[in-house]
Amino acid sequence: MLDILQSLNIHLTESLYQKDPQSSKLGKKIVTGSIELIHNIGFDQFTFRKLAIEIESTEASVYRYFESKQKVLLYLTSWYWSWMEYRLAFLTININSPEERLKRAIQLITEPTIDENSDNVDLGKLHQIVIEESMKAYLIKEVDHENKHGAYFQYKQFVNRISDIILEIKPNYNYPHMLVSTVVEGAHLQRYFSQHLPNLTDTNGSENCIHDFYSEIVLKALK
Amino acid sequence: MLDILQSLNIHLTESLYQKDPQSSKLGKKIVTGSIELIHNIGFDQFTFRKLAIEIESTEASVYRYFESKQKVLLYLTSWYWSWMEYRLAFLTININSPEERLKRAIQLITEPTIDENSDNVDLGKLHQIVIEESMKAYLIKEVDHENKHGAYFQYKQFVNRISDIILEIKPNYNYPHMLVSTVVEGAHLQRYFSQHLPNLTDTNGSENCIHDFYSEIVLKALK
Amino acid sequence: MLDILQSLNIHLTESLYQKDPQSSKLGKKIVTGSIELIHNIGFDQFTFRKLAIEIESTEASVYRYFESKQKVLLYLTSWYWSWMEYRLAFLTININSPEERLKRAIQLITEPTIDENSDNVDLGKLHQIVIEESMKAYLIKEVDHENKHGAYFQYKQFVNRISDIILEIKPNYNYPHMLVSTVVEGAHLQRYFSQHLPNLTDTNGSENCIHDFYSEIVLKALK
Amino acid sequence: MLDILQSLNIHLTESLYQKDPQSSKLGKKIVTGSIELIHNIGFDQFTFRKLAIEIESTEASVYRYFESKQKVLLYLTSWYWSWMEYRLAFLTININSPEERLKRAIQLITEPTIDENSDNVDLGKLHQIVIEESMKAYLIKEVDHENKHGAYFQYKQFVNRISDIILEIKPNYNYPHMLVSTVVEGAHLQRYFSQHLPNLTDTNGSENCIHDFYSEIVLKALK
DNA sequence: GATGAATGAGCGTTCATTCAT
DNA sequence: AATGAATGAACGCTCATTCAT
Repeated sequence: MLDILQSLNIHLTESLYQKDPQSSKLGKKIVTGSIELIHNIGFDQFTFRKLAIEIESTEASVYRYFESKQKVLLYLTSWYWSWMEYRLAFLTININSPEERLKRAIQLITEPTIDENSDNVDLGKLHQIVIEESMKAYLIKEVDHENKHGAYFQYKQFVNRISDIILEIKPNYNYPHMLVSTVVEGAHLQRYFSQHLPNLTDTNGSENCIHDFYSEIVLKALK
Repeated sequence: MLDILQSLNIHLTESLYQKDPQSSKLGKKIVTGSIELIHNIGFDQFTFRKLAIEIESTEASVYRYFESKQKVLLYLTSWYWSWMEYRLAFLTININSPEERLKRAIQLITEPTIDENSDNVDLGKLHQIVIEESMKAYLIKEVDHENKHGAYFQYKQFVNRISDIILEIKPNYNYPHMLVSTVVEGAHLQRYFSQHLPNLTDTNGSENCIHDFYSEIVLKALK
Repeated sequence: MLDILQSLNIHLTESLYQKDPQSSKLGKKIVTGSIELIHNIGFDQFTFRKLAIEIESTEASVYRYFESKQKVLLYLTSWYWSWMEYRLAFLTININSPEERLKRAIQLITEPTIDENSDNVDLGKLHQIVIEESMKAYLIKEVDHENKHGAYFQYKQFVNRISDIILEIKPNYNYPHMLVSTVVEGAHLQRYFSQHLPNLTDTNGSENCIHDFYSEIVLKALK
Repeated sequence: MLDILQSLNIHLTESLYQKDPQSSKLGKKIVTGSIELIHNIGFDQFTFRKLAIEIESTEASVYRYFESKQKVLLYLTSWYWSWMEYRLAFLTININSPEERLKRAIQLITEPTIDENSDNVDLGKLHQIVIEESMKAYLIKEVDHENKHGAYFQYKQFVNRISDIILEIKPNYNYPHMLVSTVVEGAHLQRYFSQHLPNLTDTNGSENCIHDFYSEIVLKALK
């Protein structure tokens, strides 16, 4: 599985980087170091200087790979959604029932923690970054420009895949994308709230109910 | 209505500011100038230097009122939720039916644009800021510290008020806060997606369906 | 004794202050607060803002009394030397032998710690300030200007008084002032070195030998 | 001689700088520019901004070499003492008589002006800086921290060298370090007093007597 | 006389970025 | 291709100081 995942990276839009970070040892260190550092200090405090120190290289070298820290975040989130799409494909292959496929998709979206590593990428930390920081990848003034260059392609495709399952179940449903993006972003936020602003949730520390809550929402929406 | 709104500001936690911006002409200019500037250039580009130029004052003067730009954002969002809570109270007073009250609450949350002014505060722009930037007020490493000092009190209270209505309708419902916060944050995101990442929505430019979508979600959840 | 000391303050040159700090309650708080604060954080970190907070007043109020933090230091050191001069007079009055008077003077200069209070002024802390910071009162580019306005009068007078005793003992001695100022500044420095840079001293923590060392220097110089 | 001096710089503790100023042209300009500027406006008025303008570079570049202006002062004084130690070694080599060696050492310490240049460093100005500002390098709250990191090593070693000569002459003398540091600091102060506060000296403008005064002190102390 | 409000100026620092090697 | 050196620009912050009350 991991071997295939690595090949996924190749598909990330070239506009996300100056030089493919998968193409060299240093590039890979930039990616793993970024995940480590953003996870530790947050995207706001993250800078190329700190990254250069972390990976024992220089700022100039990082610039060879990424034009800005924004692009790094876009790269990481795109990588995440690429990998999620693969996992979805893997989980739904050869399953005929769209209901079952949707169920597995929701399971995937709302699963509490990821405990895998791929190509030295700590996926648990990447998941956490997506939860805490991924919105900052599109809540920016340059969103339209980035979008035009395909920066959010992977995310939109992931949402699309599940929307398609929904339309299989209920072809005349009007809001398949809204339903999926609501569940995806909601699941991230609820997990974050559960940890930091529990008054906005009803998890009582048990994050399993996030899955139950969104499962129910989706099922009732399609009834 | 506006007179009462102004008195609402007094209730914002003192931890949000160094000196109450409502207490002086300069303080008010800082607030209105911040709204104007954040709306124009985005919170990421917003700095006290630019704000000082905008309002024809100095950074040092701004620091008298706010410790950091983060606190300004917290102040603005708290002000927004305070004002939303008041509007909610106003809209639901003397309405017996909890269903009707909930309906109006959802209407309030999902209404497309706000076209009012209060005390020189351009509420349309503030609404836009809440949509585009408010998540950056809590998706920060200092979230727990800020929360401990009451920075998110107004937001949590607004969510609570509506959760209470939900519990009136369906007392044994397990996820009232999650439902409300999902709708609130979802409504913001869908509006943003509708404008910038339409593939993640099904609005086709018509933002009315955001209301329809979340109405249906809530109604079905409480059936 | 203390009553008389308070009257000494009156003699401090008016050029040291804008308004006599002894003339009001606030003025006295500024003096005692400055001693407290400089002792705690050092003269370099000392600012009128911090002082104003310490004494629960405002910067503008402090400016009524002192033109700058430099002047505060000059005031405190002048006050110190004024008080030392008084103590010297007190200790040598009615003593005929100039040798005995000199002995007592050296004792006074080299005594390890001062454990008295006068008019709420913590003299131990003031002594420490003189040791650690008083050189910064004259090692400045404005030294000549300050000197012209009498800022160092008290210090010079104290040195003079002892020089006079020396000349009584050995009228043809060529370097009475150099001897005294060497002992005074040396005693301060050695005390400081003893606490922070012991390799520059031979005190082994016991500061009594500072007295022995300088006593011997002086006695041999006058032989 | 100068060639050897340049190699001395290498021995300055790395904790004094971020990047060795001897290692590049810019680094050397920072050192010479600092001497020029501190000499002109004093250490208190000296800032990295003014230095950057002086040497036609930028603050950011200066920061590559020195963490703070304090460190620059520590660097300059350490350089000075390193160079003084070398001169001492040079002056006393092959001299058997410790009395003669001591005599030369005192000559070195109390000599009126230095009129040499080494590696574009104006040693006369550096000497003046040491006289006027070097105490500010250790009369700081961070003295213990700096000392722990070896900031005063060169000074202490210079004092030590001469203390050793003293002990050769009078092995049971109790205060060799105190005697040396008193003479060193005293010589600086008396020179300063002679120029700015003559009432504290007996030089009448002729600074030669500083040497005579301290010579006598030392000779009598060791009798 | 004392204070609260406001400001001009400048400092220390960091960042993003470029250039030469 | 990767790095080391250097820089322009701006940020966050604090200080000393003034003015109006």
